[in-house]
Amino acid sequence: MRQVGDLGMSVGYVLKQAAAALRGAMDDALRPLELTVSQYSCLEVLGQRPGLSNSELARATFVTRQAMNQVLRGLQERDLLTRPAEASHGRSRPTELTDEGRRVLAQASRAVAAVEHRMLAGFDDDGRRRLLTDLLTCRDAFS
Amino acid sequence: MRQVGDLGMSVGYVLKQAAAALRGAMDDALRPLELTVSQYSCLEVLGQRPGLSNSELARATFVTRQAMNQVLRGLQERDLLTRPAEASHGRSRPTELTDEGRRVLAQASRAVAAVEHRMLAGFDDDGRRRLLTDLLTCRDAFS
DNA sequence: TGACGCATGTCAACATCCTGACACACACTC
DNA sequence: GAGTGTGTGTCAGGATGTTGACATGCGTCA
Repeated sequence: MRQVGDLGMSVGYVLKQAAAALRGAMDDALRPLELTVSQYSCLEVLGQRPGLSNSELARATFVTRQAMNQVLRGLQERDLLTRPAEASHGRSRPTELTDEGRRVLAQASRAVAAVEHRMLAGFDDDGRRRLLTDLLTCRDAFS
Repeated sequence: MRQVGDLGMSVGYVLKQAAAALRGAMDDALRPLELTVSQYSCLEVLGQRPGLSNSELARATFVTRQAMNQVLRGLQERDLLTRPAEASHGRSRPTELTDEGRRVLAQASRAVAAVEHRMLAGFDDDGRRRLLTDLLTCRDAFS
């Protein structure tokens, strides 16, 4: 393959389209909760791995630590998470969800699960597992 | 499934990661040509479907027509494409690649094809077809 | 003919994310 | 102890994308 052929047959192009469609649907699902996709991603990671610092959260969600810093401020402003005023060791300040944060996360997680469920409605269990491993293969091809 | 479970097992999460990794690799591949991914997408679509208007290009690449307008200006500034100064019918102005535009597109298309090839190195022909149809299924689940 | 809907191009304000830069805290080495 | 390297948090500027708004051109229909 010397050039990109028919765009409709390009895996990369369709991958981008699928991701864009998913992101749009997530935006719609999260709008009633006043959450952006970035904010939701932050909450979800934090729910599963409490105590992560700003930089660690940034790496987990594929953004820079500057961008994650902005997200954390917004969420802290709304009392969805807490950070100690000063670090106990080094400069990193471990972040924790508040009770309100866990409540909002539970709602958001349900909304996002519904979106994902809709996206995967055309697959059986084997198909979903296959798609997941295929996507992991694609992702890991670049590292 | 009531909530998003383990993020590492979430198809949506991994889809986002794969798309982000692809975009990063495309950025790297296109940087020597002084092209952004948005600009490349515009050129590629235009190469396959000459004469598309600003709004049509925007829809094809999943951005707003305002954003595409900016992209077109940049590309027109570099004489990679041409637009008639005024519309012959309605307000839409059909866009065409210049010879230089076709030349740059050919280079960019080769670079992007190499990236896609790297992403799909772990798949055989059947696997690629399967992944493509799976991604189309995901994309079309939202329309 | 005139009113209305609809698509298009464009301007402005705003949000988000990035790159570049700097200061601080710790670990390691000489 | 001083120098160096790495990781972290934060500020500033710029690039890119979005929503909101407006004017223009065309088609439809009463």
